[in-house]
Amino acid sequence: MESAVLPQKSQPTRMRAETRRNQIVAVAAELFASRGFSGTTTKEIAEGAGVSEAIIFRHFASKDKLYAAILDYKVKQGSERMKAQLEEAASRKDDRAFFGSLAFEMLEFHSKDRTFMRLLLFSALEGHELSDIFFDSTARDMKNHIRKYIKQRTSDGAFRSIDPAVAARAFVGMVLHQVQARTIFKDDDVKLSNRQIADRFVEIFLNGVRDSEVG
Amino acid sequence: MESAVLPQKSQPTRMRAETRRNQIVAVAAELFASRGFSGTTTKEIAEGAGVSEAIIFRHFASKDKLYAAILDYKVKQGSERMKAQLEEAASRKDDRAFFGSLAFEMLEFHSKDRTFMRLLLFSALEGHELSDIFFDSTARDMKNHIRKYIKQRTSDGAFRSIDPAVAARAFVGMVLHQVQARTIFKDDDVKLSNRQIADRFVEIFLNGVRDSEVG
DNA sequence: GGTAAGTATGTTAGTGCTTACTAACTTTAA
DNA sequence: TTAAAGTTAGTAAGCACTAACATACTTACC
Repeated sequence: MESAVLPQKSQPTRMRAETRRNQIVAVAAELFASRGFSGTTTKEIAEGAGVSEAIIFRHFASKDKLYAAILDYKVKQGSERMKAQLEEAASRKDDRAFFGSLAFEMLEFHSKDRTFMRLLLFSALEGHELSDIFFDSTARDMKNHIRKYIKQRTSDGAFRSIDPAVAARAFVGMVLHQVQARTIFKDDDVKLSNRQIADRFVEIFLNGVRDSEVG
Repeated sequence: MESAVLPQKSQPTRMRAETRRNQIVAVAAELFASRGFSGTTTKEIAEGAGVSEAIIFRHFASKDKLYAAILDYKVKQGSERMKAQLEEAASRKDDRAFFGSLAFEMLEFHSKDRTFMRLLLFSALEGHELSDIFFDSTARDMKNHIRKYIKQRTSDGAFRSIDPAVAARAFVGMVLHQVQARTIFKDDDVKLSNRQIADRFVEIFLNGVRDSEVG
């Protein structure tokens, strides 16, 4: 009789190792992204995943290894996405479509996954050993690709003769600063859609870079 | 005899309260900038200042109050500097000098004080209550000022009719991304001087924004 | 197809260490 | 002499991590 009245203690959901592992990674990624590595406790992660702390350490040898697994996952996710973006952009025929697609895809990606930029910044600031790889996977390929494109268009005579590294940084800077303003600084006073913002950045950039004599 | 041979235990330097307070702020600012709030211990701060931990808590009621004092100091420092930059820029007669001076001064400021950007980012990521004020003091005035300038030049007919908020973000983004690449991501492959970088950004931006029909 | 053995997945209750912070005392300088 | 500026030696709470045990699922065998 009594047991029927007592609040049913919901049994802990028993998961297969791989499923649990993935769940822990997902929960921990959220927490690390919002509080950083040293600001997140293994107890919080365990609570978030609905298991005891000991389970965390059955799946990951240490808190640091768990963090590394997350960065590793994000690196893969990021560089895949990046590759797809670059291919998509390269398939475009004109400058406007090339840069427009790049800017738009970056804005969309970070709109959908707000943890990415936070993890990237936290890991760089906190000096994690994987942070360089993280940054490289996100930025280096894109940077090199853009530079190459700019070089090509410069030798075509379409762009002014400008330092490709500086131009690439200028373009990426516009976009990433917009991402950070929204993701990190909650500064949302540019009310346009990602498509519109991308278009306007591209317009400024292309006019700025194209070969046309302006006083 | 013995005491003459023993290593002279350098007496702890006795400072006036205000001097010590400032020294602690300076030491702690470095540490918070490099490891974040939760990554820095009061023990480390005490060691850095060459005093016992108890001294920290004589000057600051809590670790949090110490952090707040640092952010407060940086906010003042930042907005003073910002004001000076804006005045300097406003005194310039032409667009190139206006934007050039802004970009150059920002690059120079962050070259001299690498802790500023790190503290700004850490406080925003870790969600400190003063972080909004910190961001505002750095960005809002500048943003509004730039927008106003762009609006003016647009109604002069010198600039294309473009959203001032987007244009301001584009310009600031170029500069701040360059700052972050150096300060946070150790990506130093743009080898130019701050003056040169500023000039090139301004060239891209002004060409991008000026009223000239380009296909 | 039922069941016992074995294994995978979970919990509890700790460990020693570090943390922010404090009380009680000592030294220096005006 | 007295107040300011320092120290030492703690405190309770929180940290990452672990050993020892409990429970559920899978498989092997009759």
